[in-house]
Amino acid sequence: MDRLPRDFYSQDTMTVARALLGQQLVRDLEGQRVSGRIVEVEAYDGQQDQASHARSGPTERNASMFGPPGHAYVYFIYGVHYCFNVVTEPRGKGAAALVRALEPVVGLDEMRARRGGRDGIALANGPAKLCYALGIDRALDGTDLVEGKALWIERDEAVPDAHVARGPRIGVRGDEWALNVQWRFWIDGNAYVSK
DNA sequence: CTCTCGATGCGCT
DNA sequence: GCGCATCGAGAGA
Repeated sequence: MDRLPRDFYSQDTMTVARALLGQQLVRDLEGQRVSGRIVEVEAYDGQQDQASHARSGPTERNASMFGPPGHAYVYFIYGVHYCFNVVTEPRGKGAAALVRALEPVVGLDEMRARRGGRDGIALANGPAKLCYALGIDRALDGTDLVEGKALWIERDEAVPDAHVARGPRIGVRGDEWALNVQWRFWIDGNAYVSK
């Protein structure tokens, strides 16, 4: 399958978030493919978005958010977990889409091993869970998803509008607008969406 | 089933 | 020092 090109990621963040549904996130682990279809995504729209890590401008932690589109932004949270985003829009915007859940496709044994023997929907139905399943950590922050060899996204089956649901983002803080805006997208009825 | 809480690094105020 | 774009274990119903 073909990788999503740079132009895909440079579109506005909501368009990218919506269009990522159904596409396949692929990790190369020492030559072994581990991948899953993206079933849930959230949009974080730059410095004006009070729920975004970009709200206070560029810092050491969020630097890759302000870099060119089509790269990974991986952050460490609660002293325990990693979460994976794709950087969107032109350099300097500070926008990204958080991948929140995957439907495992290839490398199920590897995912089970990395998830401590957990299986089925528990493998990757949350933003930190999918990072454990695919072996994503801060070493992959800033990785190029278009040209890189460790992590990329392939075009898979498109999801029709009729199967896309949307709602407020999960677990965020911020002003009323940030709390209420419907920037979480998921595949309606898909069992692998986070709880 | 639902609810609460501990883990625990580190950027930001 | 505070609080975080989370997860999973444990308690109670």
